[in-house]
Amino acid sequence: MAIMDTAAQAVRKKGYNGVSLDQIARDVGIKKSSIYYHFSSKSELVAAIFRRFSEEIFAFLDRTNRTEGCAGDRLMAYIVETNELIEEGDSICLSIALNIDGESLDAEIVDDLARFHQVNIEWLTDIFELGSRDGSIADVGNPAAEANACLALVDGAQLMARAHQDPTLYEQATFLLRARISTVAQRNAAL
Amino acid sequence: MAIMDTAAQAVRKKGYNGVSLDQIARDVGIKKSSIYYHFSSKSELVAAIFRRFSEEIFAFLDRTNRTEGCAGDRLMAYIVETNELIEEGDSICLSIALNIDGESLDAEIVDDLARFHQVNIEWLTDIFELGSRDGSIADVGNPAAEANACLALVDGAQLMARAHQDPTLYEQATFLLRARISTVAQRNAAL
DNA sequence: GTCTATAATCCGATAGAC
DNA sequence: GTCTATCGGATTATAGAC
Repeated sequence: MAIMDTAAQAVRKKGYNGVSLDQIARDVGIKKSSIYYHFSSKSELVAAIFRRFSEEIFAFLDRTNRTEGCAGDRLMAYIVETNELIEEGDSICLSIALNIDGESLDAEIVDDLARFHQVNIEWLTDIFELGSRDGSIADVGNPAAEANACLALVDGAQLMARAHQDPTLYEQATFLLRARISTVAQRNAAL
Repeated sequence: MAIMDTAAQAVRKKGYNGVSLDQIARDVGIKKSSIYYHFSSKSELVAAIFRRFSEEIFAFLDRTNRTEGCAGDRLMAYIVETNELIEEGDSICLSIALNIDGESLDAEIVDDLARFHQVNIEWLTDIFELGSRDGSIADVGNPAAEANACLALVDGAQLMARAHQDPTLYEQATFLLRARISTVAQRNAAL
């Protein structure tokens, strides 16, 4: 849907309080009042785009667990997916953008944000637990601590990329984490 | 100065666009128009508080280089200092808050933000370089990559703490990094 | 589903008295 | 240095025609 797509991109670039319904409408090519036919308020529009974003990521996590066999491949897929949320270095993950404007948001969105965070942490904890057992991630410490550090790292890496409008900073910031992963391709080459 | 203190706290909690001069004035106990006696515009007020913040951090970096002998102790001081920027889990480093609202800011502040980031990266690069030589930081990879990852980690750790209004998440996210540091106390104990 | 028109509010900023 | 009063603009949201 055009309104949600445009709104999502705008929020990621300028934050909740930095976007106006009028600007979104102009970008879509309709009038501001038309948005109210689809969404009852600005806050509900943003809640809707975050729910959609959440569901996409949750689906990605499930899909990755099915298609990628070892923990290293799953974690690498996660890092790549997160990287693709950056566009030209000036965009950023929805959950980060909304995190900053948290005090302006409805309680519903705040709850969704917390749940999104929690699901990611649990998924990553499982990944590091598995990675410790199957040996596809090197030097695994406490899995829960690894999960917290990993999510902090990829979120922070997006801030780095944005601070200098340079997407390669994401790759630099995650380089050492990726270096701990032995992918299937590498393991096959070692045989 | 009361205006700057109040404004800084508000921006860190709600972002640039989430803050109004009227609310700041009310928190200080004066009228909105009185702010204009001290600052010519909202953007100049925010520029001033970020300059002050920058100078405080730069002074901290210099001071730490003088008072802390080894790289591990310096890095630990940096992690602790960053942690103290969080209050009850709902505040956040000024540079992160302003990063999100970047598109609404004057060019002057954007430049200051980039410079702040650059100085931190260079300081951290030196720390990891030294840590690799003096042995006070374990498993140091490429110093520049370590610096990027470290800054991303501490910034991301602040987002983690904020997402759940829980300051201990900062400590969890930085646990593995701190575990790589051997402090003077630990080294003395090992003698 | 989209439009015009408008209400109601908030915000940044200025003028001028004290 | 702080105040009252106000302007001008932007923003969320609603009413009602097509």
